[in-house]
Amino acid sequence: MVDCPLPSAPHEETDAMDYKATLNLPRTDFPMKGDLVRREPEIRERWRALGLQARIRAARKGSPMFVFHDGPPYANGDVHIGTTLNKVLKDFIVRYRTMRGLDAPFVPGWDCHGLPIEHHVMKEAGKDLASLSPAEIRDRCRKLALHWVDHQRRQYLALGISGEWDRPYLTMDPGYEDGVLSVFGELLEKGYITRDKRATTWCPSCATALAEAELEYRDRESPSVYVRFAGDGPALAERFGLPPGTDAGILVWTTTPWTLPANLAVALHPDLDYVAVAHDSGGRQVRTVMAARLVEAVAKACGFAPGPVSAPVRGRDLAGVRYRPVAADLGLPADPPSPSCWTLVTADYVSAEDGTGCVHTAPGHGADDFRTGTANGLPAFSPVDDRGRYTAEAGPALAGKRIPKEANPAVIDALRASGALLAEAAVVHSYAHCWRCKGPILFRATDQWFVKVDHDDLRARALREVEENVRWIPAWGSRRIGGMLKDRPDWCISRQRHWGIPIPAAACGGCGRTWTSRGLVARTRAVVAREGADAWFDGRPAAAFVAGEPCPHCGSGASTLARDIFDVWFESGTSWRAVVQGEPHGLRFPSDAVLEGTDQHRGWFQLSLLPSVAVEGRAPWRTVVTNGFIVDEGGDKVSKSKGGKLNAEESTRTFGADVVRLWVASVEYREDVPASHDLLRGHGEPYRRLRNTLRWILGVLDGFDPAAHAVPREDLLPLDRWVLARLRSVQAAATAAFEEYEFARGLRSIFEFCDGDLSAFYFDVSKDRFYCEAADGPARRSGQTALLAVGSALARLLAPVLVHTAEEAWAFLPGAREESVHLAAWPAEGPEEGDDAILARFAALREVRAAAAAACERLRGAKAIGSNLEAVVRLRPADGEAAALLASFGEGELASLLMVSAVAVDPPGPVEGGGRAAASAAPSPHRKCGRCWNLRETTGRDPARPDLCERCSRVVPFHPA
RNA sequence: GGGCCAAUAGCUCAGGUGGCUAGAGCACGCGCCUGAUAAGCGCGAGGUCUGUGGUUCAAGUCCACAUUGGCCCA
Repeated sequence: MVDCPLPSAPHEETDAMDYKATLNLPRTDFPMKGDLVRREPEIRERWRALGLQARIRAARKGSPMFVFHDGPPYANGDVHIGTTLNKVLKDFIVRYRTMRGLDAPFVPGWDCHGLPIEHHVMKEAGKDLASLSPAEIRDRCRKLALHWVDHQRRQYLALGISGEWDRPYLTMDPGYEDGVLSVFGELLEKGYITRDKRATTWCPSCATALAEAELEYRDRESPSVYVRFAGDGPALAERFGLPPGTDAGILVWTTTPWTLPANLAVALHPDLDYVAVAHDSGGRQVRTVMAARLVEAVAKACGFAPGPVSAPVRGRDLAGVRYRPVAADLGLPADPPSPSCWTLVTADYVSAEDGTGCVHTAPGHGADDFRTGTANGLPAFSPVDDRGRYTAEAGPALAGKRIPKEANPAVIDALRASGALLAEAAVVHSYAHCWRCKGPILFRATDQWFVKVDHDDLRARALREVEENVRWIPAWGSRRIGGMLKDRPDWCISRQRHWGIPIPAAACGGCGRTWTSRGLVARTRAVVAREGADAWFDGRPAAAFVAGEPCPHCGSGASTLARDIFDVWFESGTSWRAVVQGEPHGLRFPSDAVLEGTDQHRGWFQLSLLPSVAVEGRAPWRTVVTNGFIVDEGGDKVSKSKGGKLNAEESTRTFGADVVRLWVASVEYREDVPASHDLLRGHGEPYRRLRNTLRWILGVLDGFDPAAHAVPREDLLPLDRWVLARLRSVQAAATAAFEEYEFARGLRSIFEFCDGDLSAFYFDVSKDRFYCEAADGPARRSGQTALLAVGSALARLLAPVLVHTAEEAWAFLPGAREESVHLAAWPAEGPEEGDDAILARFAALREVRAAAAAACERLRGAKAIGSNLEAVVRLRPADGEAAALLASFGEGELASLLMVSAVAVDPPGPVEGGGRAAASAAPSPHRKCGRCWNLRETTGRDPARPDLCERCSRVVPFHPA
């Protein structure tokens, strides 16, 4: 390739700089660069100074309410990306409804009680723990909770979340605590509350019962054992048609050998076939019962050669047969815990998938076992103490041994010695662990307080609410929570900790039983409402609460305060009472909407629903929206070590809150949401896009005073009428989407309007008149009138998402308006009559424009032109309709709309490849106007201004340059 | 193992009730403009719509199964 000298420019531009001063170029102080990290705090400071939140509420006073109720996050740690997602989505809802004219208060809350904080305090106390009174522990917990509340509040504010941040609700506030107690009292009166000994999940390390929501399932290695129980008497052998003297036994398999001392039954499936297999055991020929289809697998696992196999017998036909427990082998007392124990029973959950088909059953150590025990009149025998050690009930050989570390080997060794152990092997299986200390939990029968889920048909009524009276978004939430409700057990609401709300109950000094009563609840409420729940723990005489009320069981007047506190789920599950119905916040029950992660179908949603239906007879909310979980870019679960880095503070400080919020608004939050540093950063680009769109509008509106310059609607140019019609359709789409909580859809229509309609078309085409026409000319004023409407609407449409940027732009719009965009009304105006025709006309035009641009592109590829302005375009409409369309604009207007030098329209003819019109382009023969840079036929027509086109020579003399 | 859900370009998302060569934005490549300029405009490349069956004249769209992933539970 040879360098050749460029031909001299065909059109002189020596005066170009002179003319630039005669143009009306965009001018604004709205900066191109967001500089969000610096500017956002300034904007929020302005809101604070303005008292914006109070102003908004005042402006909506008396309007219909929209009650969005915040589910309380735990007051611990940083605000993570998942919490960010959730809280920003809530803010979209609140801000949108507010702009729609509703009074939509947002009272943020925090879950302050509970194990994580108490755990932290106790760990920090270390050696001093023993010397701390409950009151002192609680005091430290309260301070820690407040610390986190402040910490998180700062982070939420930095995200631009609006709300009553000066008066949030804390579950440790006396008023809230009283609300919780009031629900308990009503449940008690209606008969839902019971105290019972049941198998509950228990953390031996934390020494407390755990809610199901407090369990985590992880893989764990356990010793699995095959244990043979000998038949008690000849009954077992007889059922299988074996001689009475036969040594017949039954084989179980378990991964929790430590529960064997508490064995009270062996469960069989009623419809499964069982056989007695002959085999050698320690040199003796014995018969052992197991599921027929598992014989081979069991024989292999236990290492015996199966001999003759008996005829099969149904599980149901074996029920009632007695066996000898391994209790004696383990040194347990000889007295059975119950006369009916140690028999074969049936249960539906027994499977023949693994094990032996015969299930070791310890009602004190398992949920299924407990149910089976109840059905067969067996007690919840559980010789294990709070700390996970065998009690004396487990016999002298085992008493004091720790579960499972010491207990399993001790049990296994004893069974091996007695010959009952047929095999042992380590297995890895999923097992429940404590969410807090991460240690394995155990099932243990303890006395606990329960909410009876089937009392007064509560379960069915709750299900009916779920299905009929609550809207679920997404809709499958109804199925999900319904399925969970159908088979949930009674709700254990008591915990053996310090940091929480006391269950108003007393321990009788006479009979030792724990009791409660209406009076006790009422007196407790009176004290707690005034002084807070600390009063229960500050060592004052029990009489302050019990007031001498006699024990309902034995009549003793000497009761002390019981020490159980409420499950934290019971606290947060009654927020509809403490907050929504509570006086100080002025809300309205039921709330209109809540929005939490999908895990709350089991958590907060379910545990709010149950007490609400029980006490109020209805669900506590009308609409439940759920967001999915944060996953990484590959769609995998975010590991705590990696994803933990992405927190609210860092992302707002790195990208700015509005970019983070834009990310939230663009994801499909109902499914799992991929998040990463790169994904957040990627939203900086569309942010700048929106920002520049606003900036150009503001720049072009420079000097525009709507009161003096606005053009009446009927005088607007067609293009300006089009952009307003488009705006109305975007408003309708965005409104419909926000109404349905589909923020991504709404934002997309707004974005595509800015990008595809404004920036790529309307702005581009309009530049000529905005820059070059007379400043006060009708074409420019028409456009400015339209642009002010567009800019004002855009700022408001973006306000729920880009809370800072919309505010910034709002301040630069000319004319009088509300002091803050957040005080303004949402632009909900939809299409008007005639809009369809206008939109269709311009849609057709833009098809022609695309064809013309493509023709120019070919010309540019051949280096014949640079800008499209240097081309003349020849159009051939495909048919009469297209010809009429083009004629309706006229060739001059078409040149402007297609942004080319000139347009010539041929008679209709065939168009290759379809389309409305065929386009061909050629270099323009016209001279370039030194001012507007168009290549027009009229350039130089005015002898006084030989370098200008006709329009510019007309405009310049009058321009105040 | 059970319940609920999801899967469309490298990434984020569109594709009401099945119907023309599956669309945007970002990122990427090329070009234009230099009067939105750490901007703007145009063009292009990129997808076996997770897979396998099935229903249908027609399936990204409906059904079944599988795979992968998520939440919840055992």
